[in-house]
Amino acid sequence: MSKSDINLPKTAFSMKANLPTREPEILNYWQKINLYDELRKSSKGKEKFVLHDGPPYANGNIHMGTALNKILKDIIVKFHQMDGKDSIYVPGWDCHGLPIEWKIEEEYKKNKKNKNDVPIVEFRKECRSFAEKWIEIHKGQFKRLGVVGDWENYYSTMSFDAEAQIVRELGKFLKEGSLYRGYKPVLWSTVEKTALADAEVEYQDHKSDTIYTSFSVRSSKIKELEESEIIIWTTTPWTIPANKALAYNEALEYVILQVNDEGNFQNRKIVIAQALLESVINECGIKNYKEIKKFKGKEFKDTICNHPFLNLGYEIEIPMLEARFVTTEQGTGIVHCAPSHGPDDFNLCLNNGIKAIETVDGDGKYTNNVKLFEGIHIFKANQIVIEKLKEQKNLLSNGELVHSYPHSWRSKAPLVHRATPQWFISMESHKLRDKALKAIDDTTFYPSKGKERLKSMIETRPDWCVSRQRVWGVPLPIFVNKKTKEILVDDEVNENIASIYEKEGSDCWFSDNPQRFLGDKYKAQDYDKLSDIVEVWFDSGSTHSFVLEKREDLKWPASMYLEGSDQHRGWFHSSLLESCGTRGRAPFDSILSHGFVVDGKGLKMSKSLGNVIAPEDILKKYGADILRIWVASSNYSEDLRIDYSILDQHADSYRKIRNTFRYLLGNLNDNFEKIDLEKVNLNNLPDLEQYMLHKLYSLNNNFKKYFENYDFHNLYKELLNFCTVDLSAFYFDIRKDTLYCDSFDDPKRKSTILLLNIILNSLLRWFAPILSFTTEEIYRLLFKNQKSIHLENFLTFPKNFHNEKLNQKWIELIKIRNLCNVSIEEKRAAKVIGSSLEAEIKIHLDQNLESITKDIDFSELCITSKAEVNYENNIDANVLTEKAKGTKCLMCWKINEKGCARSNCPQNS
RNA sequence: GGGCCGGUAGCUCAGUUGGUUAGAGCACACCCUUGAUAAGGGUGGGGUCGAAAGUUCGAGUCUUUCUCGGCCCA
Repeated sequence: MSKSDINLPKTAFSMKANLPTREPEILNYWQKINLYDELRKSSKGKEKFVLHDGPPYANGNIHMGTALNKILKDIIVKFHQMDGKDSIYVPGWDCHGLPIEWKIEEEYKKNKKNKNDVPIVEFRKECRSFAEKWIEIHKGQFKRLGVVGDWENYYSTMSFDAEAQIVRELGKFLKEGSLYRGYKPVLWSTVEKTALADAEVEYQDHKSDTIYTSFSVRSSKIKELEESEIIIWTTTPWTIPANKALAYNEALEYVILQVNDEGNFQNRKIVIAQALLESVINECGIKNYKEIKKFKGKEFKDTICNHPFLNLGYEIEIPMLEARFVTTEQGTGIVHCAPSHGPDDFNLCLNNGIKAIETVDGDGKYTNNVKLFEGIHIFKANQIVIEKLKEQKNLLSNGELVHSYPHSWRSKAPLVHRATPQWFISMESHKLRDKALKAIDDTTFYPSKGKERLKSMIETRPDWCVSRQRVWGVPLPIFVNKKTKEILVDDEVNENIASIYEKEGSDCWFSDNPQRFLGDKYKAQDYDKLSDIVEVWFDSGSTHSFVLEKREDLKWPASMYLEGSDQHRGWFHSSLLESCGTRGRAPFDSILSHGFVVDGKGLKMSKSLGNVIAPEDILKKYGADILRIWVASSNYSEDLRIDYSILDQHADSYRKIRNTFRYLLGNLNDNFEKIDLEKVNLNNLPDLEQYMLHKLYSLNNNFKKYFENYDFHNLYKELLNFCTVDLSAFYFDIRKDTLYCDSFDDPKRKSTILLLNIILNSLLRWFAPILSFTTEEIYRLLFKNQKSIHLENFLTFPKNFHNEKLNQKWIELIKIRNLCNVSIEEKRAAKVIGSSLEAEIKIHLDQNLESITKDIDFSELCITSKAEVNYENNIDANVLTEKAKGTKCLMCWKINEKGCARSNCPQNS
């Protein structure tokens, strides 16, 4: 009797996965067989599922967030493909914009080159090749994750056809009239000399000069006010020269105080909000004062003040205006307004007929609209303003304050609000807001909370500023009549520009004669050609038009957009607006948003915390399939935690799954037989096999349910539990005896082999979208003549596999089995037995369990040498374990007094 | 500073409309096995459900406050 006499598992599938080296080989294989093309061929004509890729910015190595995003996309695309659809994924890149410009400028600085000496077209070429370089790098990194897509024919926002289509899209807004020129304060960087998008702004602590300054009252309905001075507090003294109004809140209480302290303000009367009295007298060091009068804010109406620089030529009237934004959180309860330097100021003044003018130029220097300060840089003006206020005896107090303040994300320089001519798409003029809100209602969100999030943003957002004063982007295709200042709106011109771009890209806008774009209809000398470019969110918001609509293989709208939850304000948002404005509906049927990758403690990853994990490190240490398990097993609707201990745990799960496959392959000796599930004759199968088929059927139902809701972490958990609980610790363990010891033609063994084939085939497909590499490794081992697991579809299980009555029966049997295990364990702990085969069990059951247990061999179920069942009335089930009597069969290791009961046992022959 | 979302065993996650003693897998401990062996089986310990207060006969679940974290906005 030797090991060769029994059928031990044998397979070429090693437990040593070696994913970091094996996966690249599989990638080469996919390349060799042209997997993407094969997928398209195999699913030609089927219903399409199009997950439209949100383009990452072509700059810098990918991080965990990007890896998560791409893997999640790939998992979903693969699920739909195996679900019988033509599931197409075309990756894309966002290429224009400031970060790349900045990189090129940095290189210039390094090489002591002046950007202004370089022609725009040449500069843009460098930007383009920079983006191209990163696209190639990204491509390799994304492929390595196992992401299957049309990598050869990716899209980019800088391709000529994209640039042309962006012009056409803008043309639609221009024609409609919702694209207009406005004059608004925007957040402006004097360093980069550009307006910044919301996404480009960072809030950081900043030390500001603060002043309390006085505006003497020129005229008022309140007599006492006429002899008083309004006190305001500001953290931007440099905006005082641009001040045009004061704002108060009509609901607040105000007081007039007479200051008695010695100094500039002795015997002067000042006005502040009652609620801020204490903080103002503290901060301004006022010791002796007298309250003259209290009054409601609404009595300020029609009060006119003087500018603190009245005697320096600032003779303008400063009206007091009512504004709700005035609060008693800080300051004096009266706010100074410079319409060119704050959105609130701008709106309040606009509503009261005070226009913003250009007070500061792009470099941050005062223009000639500002007396005394022309040519001075605003960041150097605070001290001058303070000096002048002191000189005019209008400075009550000054100091410094550290507070959260907007900065450029790139240069880290503080930003200012500056009124500039900008181009906007109106949210109201053509009901864009209403259309977008309707479109949100028509969209399915995963998770559902995304709907409210996007909705509340659309409800409150201001008009969309689409212009930028930079060079690396699509030029705004706009001509303005020099005389009438009217915008040229002509489809022919727009299409002319677009078709030129289609052939040669948009660089020519900056170099060619404008007449080329205008055609014969208009004279170039009559028009100003804009030099602004389109903000990049409009680029990426238009991808649906130049990718989904233009490509034959895709469809519009997309089945799904899938991005991080920050994109509610980013790409989801801009795509929605662009599409609603031009096509009246969203470019997607559904949106899936995922949370952010955080460290094991839930903290965000940052260099300073030292908790950053790069995808590259994970691939080197574990392999992509482990990372893919991490994605599948995490709940993406919240933040996703990752650290090495979490990955270790998933690596353990992977080994469990891998071992499950290894056991299946081993017992099948790597010979897979495809089973026609419809033809399985259940009546010929033992009870246990029928039960396992039921388990497969119901698992598949859950699988479909989870997949429909993109609930992958529950789906994965269920698959993993199936491997550990139902297979390894149950079915496989029980059937070892048959597999190892029975002859090949034994019906029970044949039934087991049938099941192993079915289980293997099922697991392979269920896991394929997640474990893309490992399932392919197995597939290639089994099917030398077939190409890829990813070309397969999920199995359909016949309804007759479902057997709820049998299921209930086995739930009871497993309960009894658990009781037996506890009893066996007692004897093991007492050192009476070791292996369960050394035991014989006596099971006492209630009479009413007889019907379901009478045909069950509990020695087989509990892997003991002998089992006896007795029935009594009204008893709790209990089990007695004893050491089995007899001799151990050398083949099956069962202990029996009368020798082995197995007919094929060599001891019986 | 404001809005939104979240906090259940060491980890990943379940936990229906409030209703027995809060579950699973992994990890851990101990034992068995050495014929799944860079494996396998069994048993077991482990939770003030972020904190406090409230509503209720009863709260992981509802309310409020606080706290920690994340995203967005200022």
